[in-house]
Amino acid sequence: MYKIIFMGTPDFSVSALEEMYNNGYNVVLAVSQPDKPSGRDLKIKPTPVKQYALAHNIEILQPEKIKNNIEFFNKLKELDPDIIVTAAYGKILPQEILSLPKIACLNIHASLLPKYRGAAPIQWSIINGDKTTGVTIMKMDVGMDTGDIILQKEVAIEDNETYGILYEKLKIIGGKLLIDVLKNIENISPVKQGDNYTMAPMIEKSLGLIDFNNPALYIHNLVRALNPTPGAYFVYDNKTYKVWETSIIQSNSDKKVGEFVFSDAKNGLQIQTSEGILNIKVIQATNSKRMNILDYLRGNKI
RNA sequence: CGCGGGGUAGAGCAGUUGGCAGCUCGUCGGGCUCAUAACCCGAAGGUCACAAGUUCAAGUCUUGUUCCCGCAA
Repeated sequence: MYKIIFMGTPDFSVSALEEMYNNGYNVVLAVSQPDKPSGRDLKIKPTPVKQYALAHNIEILQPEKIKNNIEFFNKLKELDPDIIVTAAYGKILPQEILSLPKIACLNIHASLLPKYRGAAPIQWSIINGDKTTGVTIMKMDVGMDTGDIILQKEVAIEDNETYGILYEKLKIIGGKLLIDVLKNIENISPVKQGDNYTMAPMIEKSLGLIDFNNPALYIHNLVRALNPTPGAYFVYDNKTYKVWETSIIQSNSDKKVGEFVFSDAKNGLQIQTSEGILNIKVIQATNSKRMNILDYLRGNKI
């Protein structure tokens, strides 16, 4: 039975850990990011991986840094792992750790590598309007998602699918794919990635600022890529409005770009873009909850 | 104790200096119409988040509790 060390942080990672646990793999240690204050009262909350580990009696470590951390390294070495599995851990592993396991160091990545290397592959695939994406299990190396590919699975992106929905789908597929790989780990020969790579850098909050000089389709994709977090938004009359759901009207109006075609409780809120009209379906004003645009306009004006 | 906004009819909101609980939409009944999501008439629907306090009088002022939300991280 392999001795496996798992590294991950959000609930995307938990899915992989859970699959291994449920399939009887011997996870000897889980590693997660340190708990940080978060939420409204800046309370310290354990990471999802930590919560799962605690609930299933898996030892958990949360080193602040892992590079040049002798104590941490010795601990890993002492466990003498056969395999290290990482999934959305949030830290880059140094070579000394990568070369520690006897069999391999695996990573689950939510794209069809070499497309979308980096932190936010799911969001970028939606922003770019891709029809498909997928999950890759790769053998890690020191680069950012540059390791050799072991197994991939393609997944369709539905027209109005949000980041949140797609994330849940890929999370489950990632866990199952990992098990497929582990079953045959010693007979698999990884394949080098092609040169034709693209990057998926971290999503900055400011990326969500909607520019109506873009086509309605682009804005629609941006909105669903940033739903449920961090959200796309526009500023009107010095007030910020988050936009959670939109649709596209192919025709154009006689309004200028960025002007409202409609803003009333009968027609909703429609805004002229450089190409087509953007129909806002679900909106959220500051300090308000998210609501259907017709409901919102019944008691508020934009 | 990181900063801030909020809870009033099914939904969204207004409510002034403390003085009869309101608006738009929806719902129900009736009318008009070839017809309608349109228009006209009418009706139902409230523990004003919860608790205590101040007051002749609290949706409104004070304190506590609770739930929701924005920012920040």
